[in-house]
Amino acid sequence: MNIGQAAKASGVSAKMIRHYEAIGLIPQAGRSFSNYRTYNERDVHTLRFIRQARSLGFSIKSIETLLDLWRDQHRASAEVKAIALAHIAELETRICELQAMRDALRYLAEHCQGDERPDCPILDGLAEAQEVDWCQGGHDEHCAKVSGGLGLETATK
Amino acid sequence: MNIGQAAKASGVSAKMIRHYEAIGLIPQAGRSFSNYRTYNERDVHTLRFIRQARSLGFSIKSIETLLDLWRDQHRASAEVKAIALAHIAELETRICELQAMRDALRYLAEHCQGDERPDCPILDGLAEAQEVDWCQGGHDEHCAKVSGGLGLETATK
DNA sequence: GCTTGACCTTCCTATGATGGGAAGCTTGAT
DNA sequence: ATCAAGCTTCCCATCATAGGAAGGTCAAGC
Repeated sequence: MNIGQAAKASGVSAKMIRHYEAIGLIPQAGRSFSNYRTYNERDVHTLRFIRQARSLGFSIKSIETLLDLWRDQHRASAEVKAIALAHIAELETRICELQAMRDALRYLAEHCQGDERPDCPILDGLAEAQEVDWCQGGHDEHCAKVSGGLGLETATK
Repeated sequence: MNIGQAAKASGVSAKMIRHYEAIGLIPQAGRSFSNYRTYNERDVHTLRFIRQARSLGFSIKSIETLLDLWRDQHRASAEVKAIALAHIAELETRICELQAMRDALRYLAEHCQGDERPDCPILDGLAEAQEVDWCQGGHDEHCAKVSGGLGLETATK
């Protein structure tokens, strides 16, 4: 199987397959006598694994570890679970950060008329953030600590 | 005021101030006779505006526009609001993507014993995604369409 | 005056994952 | 033989940020 077929079969672009090989995430592919990379079903299986992990937001670094564990018949599932839980925690953090941004911005937008006049609480908010009291508190269990670290000096009065 | 003081006063690193100047986001700073960049309170104000906007996740491109509007006494607030609303929508999209990842991963992790044995639904899920039925439906108003595009062929049976 | 340390300058490099494209070789079909 | 599609390598771009090297400048203390 050539790289194009492997790409189609795995859902990973040929470009990325070469890249994963270059950075050592996957072993160097075999070569045909005309120097084309060759792949088999196992390789495609690995590539699908990588694609799935990427689609769940795992970094290449984490995927390297997951691949090792995947190939190790004697791994402890606890190791895998720990990686997964750590990644879930990271996702939570990023979600909360984005939610805090969204909420702060929504708060500003709600107070903006959005007409032809120049008065604009959004611009004022960006300019004078220190004196505005944004989002009146976290909206989610996980997010309390995150929203404070936004660079918005929340004067939660 | 030198760049270091401007950095401290604005919360934008000296490195980034130079960068913003290089890409034309802010005008070229004046220079002292010894070729040091000099800043005044207005410049610091602008830098704070930029920092605030970045902390809300606006791209440099958007901030360029926002800065122009900020400086334009005759802008229509509708223009600003449109940019803000578009950005809120982007944030929503990214939030939903991350939530979909988290939920799929949480689903896998819940079924993993996490002990010393090698059986691992997480690895199995990554390897055999096509045949697993992940997260049994969206959990949020906005997210219905997003979770499908995750690369997880959800067999919502 | 001279040294020292903190600050400034420019220029180069890296990050992480991905895509675009050029120049040239191979393959397979007409 | 020719042509298109596919492969090869190599270089560059993204986006916002940070690190570092090599060298100039400034202020304080001796």
